[in-house]
Amino acid sequence: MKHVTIKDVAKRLNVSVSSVSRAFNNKYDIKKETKELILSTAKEMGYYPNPIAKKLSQNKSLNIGVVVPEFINEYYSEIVIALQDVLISKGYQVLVMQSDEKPELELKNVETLIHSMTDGLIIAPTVGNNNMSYYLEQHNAGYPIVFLNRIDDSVAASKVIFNNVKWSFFATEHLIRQGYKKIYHLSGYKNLSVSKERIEGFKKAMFKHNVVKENYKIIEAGLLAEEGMEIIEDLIYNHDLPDAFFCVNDMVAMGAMKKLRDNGYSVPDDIAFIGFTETRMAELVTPQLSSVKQPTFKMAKAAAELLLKRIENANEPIETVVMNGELNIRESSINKALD
Amino acid sequence: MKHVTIKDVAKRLNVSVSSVSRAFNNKYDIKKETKELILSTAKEMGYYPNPIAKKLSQNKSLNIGVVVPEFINEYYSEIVIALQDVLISKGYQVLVMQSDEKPELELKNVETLIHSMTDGLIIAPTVGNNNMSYYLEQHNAGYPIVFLNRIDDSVAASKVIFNNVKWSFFATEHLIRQGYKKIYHLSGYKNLSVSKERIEGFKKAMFKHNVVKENYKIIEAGLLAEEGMEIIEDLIYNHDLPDAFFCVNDMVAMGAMKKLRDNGYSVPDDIAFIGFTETRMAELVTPQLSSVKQPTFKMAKAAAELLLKRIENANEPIETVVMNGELNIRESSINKALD
DNA sequence: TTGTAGGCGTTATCAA
DNA sequence: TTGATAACGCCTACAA
Repeated sequence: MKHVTIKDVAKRLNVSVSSVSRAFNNKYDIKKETKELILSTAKEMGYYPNPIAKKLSQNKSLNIGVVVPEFINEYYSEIVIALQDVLISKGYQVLVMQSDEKPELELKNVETLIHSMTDGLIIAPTVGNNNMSYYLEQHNAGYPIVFLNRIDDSVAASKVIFNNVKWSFFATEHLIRQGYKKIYHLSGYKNLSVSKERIEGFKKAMFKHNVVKENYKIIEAGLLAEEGMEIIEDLIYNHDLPDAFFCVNDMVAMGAMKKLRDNGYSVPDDIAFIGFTETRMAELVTPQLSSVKQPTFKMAKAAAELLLKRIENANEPIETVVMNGELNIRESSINKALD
Repeated sequence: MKHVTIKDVAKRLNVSVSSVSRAFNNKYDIKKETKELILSTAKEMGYYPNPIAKKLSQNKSLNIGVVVPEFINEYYSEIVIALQDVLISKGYQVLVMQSDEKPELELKNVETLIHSMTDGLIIAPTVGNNNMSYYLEQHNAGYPIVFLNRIDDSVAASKVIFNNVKWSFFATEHLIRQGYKKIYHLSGYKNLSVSKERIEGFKKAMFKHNVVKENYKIIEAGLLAEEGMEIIEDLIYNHDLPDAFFCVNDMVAMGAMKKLRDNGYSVPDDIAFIGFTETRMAELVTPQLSSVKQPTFKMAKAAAELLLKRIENANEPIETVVMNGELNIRESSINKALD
């Protein structure tokens, strides 16, 4: 597996390495015939420019790093796919690393990618991490970073976020309008910004519609189906079930629904449900789960574009893009008594 | 964002670049105090060895490419996570690219990775691709490649595969033993090797238990929930429903179950189900879905190890690792009439 | 134990 | 339009 190099091609044709380089880089200062000759024999010899060397000599890598907290759930898989889509089309290669929701691993990933001469980074931070100051330090030193999700509004960097407050408000209000009187929110880990925001939206809806304190509750569940199941167990044990649940995500909702079904409750007749960050499974469970759909592709595209802007011009002003979603009402939150 | 280089550190301390290099590479031919001094001031100056340069000068990248057909489904996400786990611990960086089930994109990905001086590749091929000859050409030229799944037994390269025939035989036999008389197999795309193998296992069980032709059927569905749903629609329309379905994967099973439920059928009372390549959702749907669990982590680990062997020694004989799984029986395939 | 110098495969600058 | 040569940042003989 010997790499054919630019020198081999040059020697074979008795031209200089610069000519070969020029031929491959579409420079104008080369005769057409020479170029074609070079290109064809290079191909014949199996020569490909070595990107590593290119990176070194140009001091840029055409690599972009992407760090996500996980990609077991569809959400970040889709984000990564969409990012690749955009960035590949611009000639970049995408290095994906996942942090398994561990802040320390995330930090290591980010360091690895920065020191690998990636031209920039898109980071979707893990829960409760203290790495932000390091990231911002890099950012302020001129290293292009764009953040995605789970990030505080106050961070002075370009970021793409979903309008969690607004859409959890809508989701909750939908439940209220369906006539459900007692509504609980199964929230995510409370140190997570998206959790806080979804809680905020939930509360806003409660206030707007003057729901009294006895008729709503916020319970910290988490992000996994199992965590939804556990909460339901407790609630059943305590005879403390509401008319409807608004859940921080579809997994928690599906876990909770499962546990209720197993205990003889019917959704939505006994208890209604709405999830968040719609998954493909939402349409496959019975009853189908209402949810808030996030514009995954658009968000990724926006992040990619913000990053490319910063790569091209380090002085580009920072920008925050706030995305909106879509409320998909399905069986799980339709109150038949309403008609 | 100026990179601090080895030279800067050397100059600052009035030592040679080689000393700095040695200090960072844990060579023994350097005095302990010098080393410590170098390391500490390097840290203070914010120096990190530039991996690109390292790669170039050592002619190896410590990068390993991973090409998967998709990572929307949990299966490949888990594979990638497990691969990362193993490879990172050995000092490699993992570049993940996904082919979106498109053979042309897969080829492009593989080329990109090979020309990026990755030290080797783990490929989980897409459906129906003609790229195999190119891959084998590279492989035979000495470039380390290990294949994962969806690959013919005849391919002369190291590979890790799941024993689909055996476990689809077991899954099918389980249905027979539960007393189901008429059993249909919803298969994957037929040009896919895993589909063929699962069909083969299904047939074997039928033959062994002398099930007559009228009592079984193989229907090409695909790999998506929607495809499972479509088939069920047809079958309902044609009044051609069996006692039980063995499905090529959980998504098809869940789609099919959904459609049946929507049409008033009960699982497993009217029709039983067993899936394949167990997903987390198997336990969350009602009824819980029986399935065959693949040892994702072990498979990835095996693939990583085969690759590392080949990287260390190009003459390492090729090896095929065949993995076994686990039959997880749940509500969807339990015949209550049996007791 | 340390330093010097050449090389890894490119691109870029300057001359020719 | 071409060629020679110095970078890019590191590693590694080989010499000291």
